Amino acid sequence: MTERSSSKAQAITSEVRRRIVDREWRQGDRIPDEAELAVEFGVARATVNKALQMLAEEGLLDRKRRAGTHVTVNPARKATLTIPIVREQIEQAGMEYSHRVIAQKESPIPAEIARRMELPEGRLLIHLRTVHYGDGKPFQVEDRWINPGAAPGVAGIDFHRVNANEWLVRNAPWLRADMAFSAENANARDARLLETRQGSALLILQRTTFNDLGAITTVRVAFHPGYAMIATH
Amino acid sequence: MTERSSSKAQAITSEVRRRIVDREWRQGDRIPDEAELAVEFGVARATVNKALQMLAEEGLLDRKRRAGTHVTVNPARKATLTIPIVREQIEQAGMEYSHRVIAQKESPIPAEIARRMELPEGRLLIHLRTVHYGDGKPFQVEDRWINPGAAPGVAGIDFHRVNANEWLVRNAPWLRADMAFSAENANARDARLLETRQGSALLILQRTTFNDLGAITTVRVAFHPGYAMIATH
DNA sequence: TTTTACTCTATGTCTAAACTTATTTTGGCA
DNA sequence: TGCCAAAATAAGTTTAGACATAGAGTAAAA
Repeated sequence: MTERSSSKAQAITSEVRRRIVDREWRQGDRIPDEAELAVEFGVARATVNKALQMLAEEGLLDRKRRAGTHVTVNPARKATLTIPIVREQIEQAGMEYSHRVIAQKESPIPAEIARRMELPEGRLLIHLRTVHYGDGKPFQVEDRWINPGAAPGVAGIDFHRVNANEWLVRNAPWLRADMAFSAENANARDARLLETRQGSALLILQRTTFNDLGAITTVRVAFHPGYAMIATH
Repeated sequence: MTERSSSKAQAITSEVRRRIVDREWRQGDRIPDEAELAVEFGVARATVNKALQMLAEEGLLDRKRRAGTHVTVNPARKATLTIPIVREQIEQAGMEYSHRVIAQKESPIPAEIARRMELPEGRLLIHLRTVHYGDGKPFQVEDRWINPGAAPGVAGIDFHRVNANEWLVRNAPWLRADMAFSAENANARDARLLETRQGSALLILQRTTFNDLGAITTVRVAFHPGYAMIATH
C-alpha cells in the first residue's frame, strides 16, 4: 500500500486514489464494500469508512446504502478557496499595509443591496467605502454595507480608526455566507481609487454574511487589475 | 441542544456554532476539552471529536494537542467552489447545449504554458480551442493544451466529435489541480468568439491538472460577460 | 401484469476502551 | 537564574462491536 502519511485512513485514501488514477477501478465501477476492504487492508471497518467518506466528500466516490460505493462518473471539480484577511495577505507578501476610508455614512439601501441582504428596500444601513494599499499601491477597493440590526455594537464604531473587516470578523461571527466571483470593467470611481484606467477588467468578489438575526454585511471587493485568486485541490 | 440534524455529531456542531455566534465563546477563548463536552452532551468522546474536527476544518476552531481547542481569532473565509461540467451547467439552466471546435492541432508549447504545466518549453502538445453554447449563445471559450504523455490514448481522439472535457474526465483522472480566477479585457479573438465587444471584462478560470505522469491538461476558460461563479458556505 | 409488503445488505453512526503523539508544564539540577 | 528531563495533558487514531436506516431486490397478493 502507498503509505503517504502516518495514519492508516490516509494510507487507504492514497491507495484508493491510486487505483482510480491508474484505472484499476474505472468511472462507474462498484468497488469492494467496506468489510472486504477492511480485511484486505487489515484494519477495522471504521477506518475504511473514514477513508471512503473523505474521498466521497472530495467527489471521487459516490456512496449509497445498500447500493455500495461507486467511482463517480462525472466528478464535478471542487476547489476550496481561502479568502484571507486583506491585511494579512498584504503583509504576507512582504508589503506594508495601509488603508483609507473614503466614506462612512448612514444611507438607505438601494434595491440591489436589499436583494442581496434579504432586507426591505430603503432600510438605513452603514455604508462604507475603503481602499486597501500594499506599499502605497492600491490593492483592493471595498464597498460595504453593514446592518446594525444583526451586528450589535457596530453603531458607535468609527471605521476610520478601526478596520471594518477585522472588527466584523472578531465581533460578528456568521452562520452562512454567499459568495460570487465575476468580472467588471472599471467604472470611473474604481479606476480612480485603484489608480488604473477606466474600463480595465477587474476581478470582483461579492460576499454577504448572515447570522440568526439576518444579514450582517455585504461587500463588493474590486481587486487591482491583474490580481488572481488561487485555489489548489 | 439545537437539534438541527439527526446525527449527534451534527447536533454538537450546531450547538458549538451557536455558542460562538452568540458570543458565549469568543474569539481566542479556550473551550472545554473533548472529555468534558462528552459528559455535557452525554455522548462518547469520539463523537465530540468528530464534531470538533468538522468545525476545525471549516476554520471556526483551532485545535492543538495538549493546548486544547480555541475559537479561531481571525477566521479566514473558506469557500468551496464546485465547477460543473459545462454541458451539465447549460442543460441544468434549461438551455440546449452545443459546442464548436475552432482548432485542433499539435503545436510546440509557449513559455507560459510550459511553466503552468511544469514541462520543457517547445514540447509538442495537442492544442484545442472550443466554444460552448447555450441555446446558440456563446457561454464560454476554452483554450486547452493536452499532454499525451500523461493522458495515454488521447493521441487518436478526434475532438471534433468527442467533447474534450468529458473525455478527459472519464479517461484521465487527476491527483492534483491548480486553479486561478482572474479578470481580463476581451482580446479580439475572445470578443469574436463570445460575440461581445473587444475590451469587455471577462471572468477567466485557469486550471491545470496533474497525475503521477505529470501535467495532463491546462485550460483557460473565458466566460461570457456578466457570468458569475457562485459559492455558498 | 402491476402493486405491495417484506427481507436483506451496505453504509451511517455511535460507543467504550486503549494506545499514540505533540506540546506544555513542572520540578530538579547546575 | 537558566537549562533540561520527566510528567502530565489534550487531541489524534484505531478497534471491535452494536444498532440504525436507506433503498435495492424479491416474493406474495391483487
